[in-house]
Amino acid sequence: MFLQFRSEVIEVLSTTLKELDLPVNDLDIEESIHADLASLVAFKLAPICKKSPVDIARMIHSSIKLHDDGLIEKVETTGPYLNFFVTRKFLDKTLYNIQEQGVDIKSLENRGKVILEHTSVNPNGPLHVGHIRNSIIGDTLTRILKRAGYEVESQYYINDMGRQIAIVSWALEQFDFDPEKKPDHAIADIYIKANQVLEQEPEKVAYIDELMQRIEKGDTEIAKQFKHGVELAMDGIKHTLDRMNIKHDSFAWESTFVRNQDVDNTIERIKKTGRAKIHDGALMVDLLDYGFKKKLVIQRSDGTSLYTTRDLAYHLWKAGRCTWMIDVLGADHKLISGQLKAVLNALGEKEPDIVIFEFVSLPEGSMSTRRGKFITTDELLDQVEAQALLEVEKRRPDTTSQFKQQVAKFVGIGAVRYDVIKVSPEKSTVFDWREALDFEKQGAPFIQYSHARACSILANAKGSGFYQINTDHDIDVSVLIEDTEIELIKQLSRFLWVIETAARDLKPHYLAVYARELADSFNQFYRDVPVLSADEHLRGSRLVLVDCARTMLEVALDTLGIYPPQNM
RNA sequence: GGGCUCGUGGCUUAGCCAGGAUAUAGCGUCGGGCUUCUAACCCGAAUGUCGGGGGUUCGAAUCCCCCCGGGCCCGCCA
Repeated sequence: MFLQFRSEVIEVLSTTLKELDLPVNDLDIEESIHADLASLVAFKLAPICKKSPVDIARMIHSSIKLHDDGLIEKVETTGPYLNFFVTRKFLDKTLYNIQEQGVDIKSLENRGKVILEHTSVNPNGPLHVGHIRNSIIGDTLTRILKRAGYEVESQYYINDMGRQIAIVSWALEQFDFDPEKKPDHAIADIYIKANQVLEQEPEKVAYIDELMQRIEKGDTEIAKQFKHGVELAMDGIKHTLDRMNIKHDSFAWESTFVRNQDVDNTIERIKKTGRAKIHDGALMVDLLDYGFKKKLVIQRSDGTSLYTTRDLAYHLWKAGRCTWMIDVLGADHKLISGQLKAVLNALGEKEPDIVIFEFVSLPEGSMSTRRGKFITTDELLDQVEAQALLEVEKRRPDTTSQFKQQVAKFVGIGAVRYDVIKVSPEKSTVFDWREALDFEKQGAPFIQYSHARACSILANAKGSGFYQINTDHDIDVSVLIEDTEIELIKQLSRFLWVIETAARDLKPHYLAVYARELADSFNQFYRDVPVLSADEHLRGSRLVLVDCARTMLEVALDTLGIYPPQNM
């Protein structure tokens, strides 16, 4: 409902400015603690009108005409600020809409098809705690964009033919693969060993080069070997993602683009732009006019393609299948993804939006699969779930062990997802066990708990026959006038606005902040206002509010990929 | 050496792109609240040269320049 209120403010203000013969290009509307929406337009108009912002605000204020049955109750000026306030109708309609739409709440429909690529970790080992930032940002964005009305296909681009995979394939020949272990962990074991050997005996690198040439030429025997290793790792990776409630809609195999000639065709297309020239035997693209001082290599001197070339072919393929491409990539891809975009632009093709996240490192330094320096996501989830189990035992000692384990699982995974998504991706972080296992801070469990509390009230109400969920739509909610009630309703109204801005800016952490604020508002309401013991006319309306808050908490948690429990 | 990015109370962090009303919140610390719908909760207090210095502006955490510190990257790895 906040979106509609905002539109009305924009409409009313623009009309007024036009009548006053003032420019309307920047209304400078923002959320404020002093109002439901504020406009700072008077500051912007001051140099144009040659008047003080305070006078301009007063002038606008006296000319504004509000709609009779609208969403704006009143406009006030405080110095240069124009403060807008919502009507009772706004509050009532907010609750009504949530009751009507329930958990299917969405901004719009049919906004186009998005292919969102995320995770795409090399299948040479398990997901480590650096990778989950990619997976969680990607999955949360997928969920946000769906809420915003896009059709979203989440995609994992599987590197099944690079140097790393050649090493995995060789390692499978040379060393014992432990079938008792989770396959991605077992692959990492031999991959690390292989890298140690290659470092000590560099003459063996020639064999890796040979493997890469043979796979590029379409050697089916080698392809089978590569695929075997990749599938082992991918099975493990998928299992870990599944634990975190992350599922990709599709998987694109890198080698496809070599086999079906897309890579060759891409190289030919680039050559036609006149940008590609041979230097030192390799084919390089000149992107100086795009601000890249160094040339981009797209074909090795031995004729084989590179990651970048195959990635270009992949993006050209994706471009034909969607209206919006989004890639979630680590900060190490910043330069290369800029070059990728430049080449696509030079070819006159659609470019992806790239969401870059900074690295997660360990206290002793950066993580590396090759060197075996990493903490796996599986280990993190195991530890967090174990810690969560201790917390449940402390807080709910009288429950069954099955209940405790179930709660520990969704609390643990929720905590991990929330901790990762709440911080802006551009912040580099150092992984800290103490921090990861801390359940005191206000994170996912806090929000889940609010949801469980709301469920509990509704369950009690149902048990006493006070309230039938989804049937009591004719209750008068205009009697909800307590501060914490109004605050909560306003918070509920903001959800789609948050979804819109998070989708527009590709900033999933906006939603994390919102979910916490929503839970906060609910908890304050819970403390201040009795529901079940209230007078009958109030009890019904408050139950509607609790039901709406519960719905919105569920929707917010679901959009964050976190389980909304009825009980914990 | 060059490029990108981050630096906000003891710790973690929002706001920065689109400059404006007392700089956001959490953890920790201190004090208070369960005969009341789940206390994984709520209320209150203390804690800030917004890395440093210049500049632009009526106004800078936010824009520009320089410096310091961390991270990432810099043609045939991905």
